[in-house]
Amino acid sequence: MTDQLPTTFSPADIEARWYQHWEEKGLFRPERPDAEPFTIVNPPPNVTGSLHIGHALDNTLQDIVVRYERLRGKDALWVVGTDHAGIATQMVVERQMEERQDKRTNYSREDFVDKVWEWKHESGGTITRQLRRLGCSMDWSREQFTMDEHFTKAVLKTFVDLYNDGLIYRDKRLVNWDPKLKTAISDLEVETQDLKGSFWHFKYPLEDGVTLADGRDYIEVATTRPETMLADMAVAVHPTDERYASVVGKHVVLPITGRKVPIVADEHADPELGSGAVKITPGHDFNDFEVGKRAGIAAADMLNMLDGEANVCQTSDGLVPEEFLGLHRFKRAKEDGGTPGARELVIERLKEQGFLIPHIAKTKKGEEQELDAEPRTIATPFGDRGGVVIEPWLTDQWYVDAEKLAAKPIEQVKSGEIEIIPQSWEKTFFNWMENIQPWCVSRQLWWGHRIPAWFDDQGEVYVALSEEEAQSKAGAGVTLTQDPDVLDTWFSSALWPFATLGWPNETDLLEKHFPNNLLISGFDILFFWDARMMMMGQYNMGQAPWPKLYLHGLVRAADGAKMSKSKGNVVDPLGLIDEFGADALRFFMAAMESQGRDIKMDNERVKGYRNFATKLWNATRFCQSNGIGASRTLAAPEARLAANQWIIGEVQQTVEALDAAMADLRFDAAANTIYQFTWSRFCDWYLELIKPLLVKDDDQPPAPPAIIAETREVAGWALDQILVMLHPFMPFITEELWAAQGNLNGTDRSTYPLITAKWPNPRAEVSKEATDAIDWTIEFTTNARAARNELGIAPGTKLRAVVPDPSPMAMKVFAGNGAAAIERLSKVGPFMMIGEIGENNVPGPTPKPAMEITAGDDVILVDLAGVIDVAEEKARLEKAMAASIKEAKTLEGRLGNANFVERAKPEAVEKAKADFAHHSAEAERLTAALARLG
RNA sequence: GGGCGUAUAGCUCAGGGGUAGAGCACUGUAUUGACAUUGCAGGGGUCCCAAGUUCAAAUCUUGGUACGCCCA
Repeated sequence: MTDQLPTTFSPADIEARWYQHWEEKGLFRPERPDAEPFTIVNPPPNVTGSLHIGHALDNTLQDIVVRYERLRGKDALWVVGTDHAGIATQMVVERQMEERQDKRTNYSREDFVDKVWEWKHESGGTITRQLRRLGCSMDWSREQFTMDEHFTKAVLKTFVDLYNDGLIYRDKRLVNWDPKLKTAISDLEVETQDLKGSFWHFKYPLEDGVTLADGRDYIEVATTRPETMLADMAVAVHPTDERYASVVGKHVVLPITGRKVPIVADEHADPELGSGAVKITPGHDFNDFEVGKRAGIAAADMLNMLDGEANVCQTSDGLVPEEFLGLHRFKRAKEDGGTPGARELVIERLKEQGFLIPHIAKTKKGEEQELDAEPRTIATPFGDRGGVVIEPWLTDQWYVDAEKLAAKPIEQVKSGEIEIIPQSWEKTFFNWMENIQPWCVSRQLWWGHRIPAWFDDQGEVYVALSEEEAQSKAGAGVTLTQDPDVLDTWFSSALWPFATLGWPNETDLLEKHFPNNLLISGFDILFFWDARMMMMGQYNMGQAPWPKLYLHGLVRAADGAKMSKSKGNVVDPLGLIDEFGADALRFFMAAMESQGRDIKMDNERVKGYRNFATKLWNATRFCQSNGIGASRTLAAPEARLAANQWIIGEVQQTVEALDAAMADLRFDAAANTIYQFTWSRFCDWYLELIKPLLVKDDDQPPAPPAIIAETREVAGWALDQILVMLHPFMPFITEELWAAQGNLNGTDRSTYPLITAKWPNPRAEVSKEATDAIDWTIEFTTNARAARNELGIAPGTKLRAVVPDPSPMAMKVFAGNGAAAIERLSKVGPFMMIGEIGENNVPGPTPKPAMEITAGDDVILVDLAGVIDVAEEKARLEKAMAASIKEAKTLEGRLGNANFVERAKPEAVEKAKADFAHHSAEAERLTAALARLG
């Protein structure tokens, strides 16, 4: 801790020091056994991850809330930990192996998993270090990991319970298969992209001499995936389609494979699309799977023509010609050294055999042109991790009956038991939850929670918490093999709000901190995580995991584009912290976070908040050099001086506004409130108002010692209130200044650090007279400065003034210590108060030429003799007069409207009348002033 | 195809039935005195368009346009 503040604020010099101090002293979670709990859980970042700008936003918002609640005295707990992130982590370790010409399959499963653990211990701490740099006040003493022993216990119990309740089941159906990662993934992990593709038309010859009504001996089908015809099992037409009515129930013989397949009637076939007939590949298309089932084909009998890497393999009926086996599903020859993919070869063979119907297109010149296929935009599914096209693939997987689990959360959001902020997300939430599909939770990976299911030789499954238990279910002597698959990462993170607190054990922590109070997350994980926590919270705990869900947007690049590594427009939050300080970055995030909108990155704005920190630093230095140190009371000190009373009142209003903003989770409003107060009120006015009392000025008599003492006390108190209120947003600089203020006047703050200080509670009575006096002073000063600027009067020129008919307010301002402040701020003075001066002490004549400055009800005449050309002052007055006349006319028109006077709210009419009176009087006054100038 | 969001100053954004605000940028000006990472002052807006409701619409309603996102 420094004795004297350095002249410039350097964030890097204080951040690490304070963070370490807080963490070492256990200040992120001081013991408060009797305090009201406040709990949030951090969305566990991937253990492989590093801090990106979205984390910075998400965690800043959470830290603001947690620090705020901690300052308000609550037993604030911010649960932190990391997610094992099955696919991502396994990919990272495999990639490193590849760099060493090594691969996963060179190891046994156990050895590979050991290697991942090793990697986790060595490199898994990056993101947690980075969260510390951001200043996040999480409870690191209880850092969690989704594969910790106790967490794993929670995962297994949940699986087994869901299974026993019939909410998890094994099913053979099409899944989204990632041929690169060779695992199933859930619907949510599939991202659809529009790609340019083609639409091919084929002839499928009719069997047994059957023809269509128009005599054709074939059915035309169209497809965007010609290669799948190798596993076609039917052709579907719409039941009401007259063109095909005669052939429903008949067969076609497929080209290439020679497979004989039925023509079925099914509503899936769209008569408007293409020929109205569609080829059906139940094993490789989600719609066709349903058509196939309706046509009576059991899942187990559906033909599969692709292996796990999506290369062609033999179908169970053995009809795929040799030359296709092993081919890539759709890679093109020129991309692969001359080997055609299955798609290309299918087209080639169909064309050779006359089964391809060319597409007739017109060239730009209007000439007809024959193409193999019709160009088309195709919505293509990609795996979000592997980045390759997803293949619908027929496998056995574990599914969670999400529809049943979703029922209660839907109700809870509808009833308001769970509030989603901003509310506009509710519709999206309902739309997804009400149409939710079974959740595929098994993954063909090695890293993750192994599924607690064992199979015997007959394929019978035993789900149990342990192998022993499974064995006892199966009976002694039965050989059991555990399911090799692991669970979807999101299955375990869905348990985060309670498994991190000890569940399934009944711990005190769980008792006290579940349900949590709030969840803050990006909207991008609303379905992945938030919704699933609701389901699992309800299932395991019988209630919602939190009553409030706050969803924030994305941080976008400066041009509004989504940040992505591939675009190279990613902004590194650590770089911003290095450049501007963590406090500035945090304040930026808060100030930009308005509900329901994404944040565009703006380095200039971050810089602006760095400047704000510097401003506060320098204001504190000013206080220190004038003997203003730490306050010793939470309540506002007794104050007599108007400026002191005024700032106390301003603090009070600021706390109220801040509390209101925080209650509504309006981070932008909260940040702006404290920003404006600190800079525009405290620095720009209050410190300037009290300067004459503190700084020696030969022209002014020194202020009474009692007033000086009071001022020091109030100023120190007000600064402390700023530090407390600003602390959630800018924890580092505020803690540094808090300590420095304590050091200055020997207030021991080592046992009362800012992070666990008390939230302001001024409870002060402020006289309206005092605040009015300061408002008067500010108004006069502002008007005088504007007039001086407009007339081009040199800033240093001091101007004598006369107040011909001072109001009681003016009398009060000048009778107190206001005169010195006004003279200093406006460079106007000394003032002659004519009303105050007796007959025998008449000052000189009213100054001429004079400029008229108003404040409240007063008109002050400022002597311009020898200072300025009269014409310029006339121009100024004329401009002001024109403005007043315009305003008055508008108001006069409104007041002349009978409808307005009769129907408008009385307050509106009153206000219009008052404004009209004011502006007409002003216009009159200015007319008179112009006349006086001649 | 369905849903959602956004449109306000040059830029990034608040606000909101009674003629508009912030930060940055811009212009003028000030430098021994907390701070030039500063002070003071100033210019700058048909609040996307149209219709409706209303005494009054930038604000509410409806329709449109543009951009963005999500789902199918």
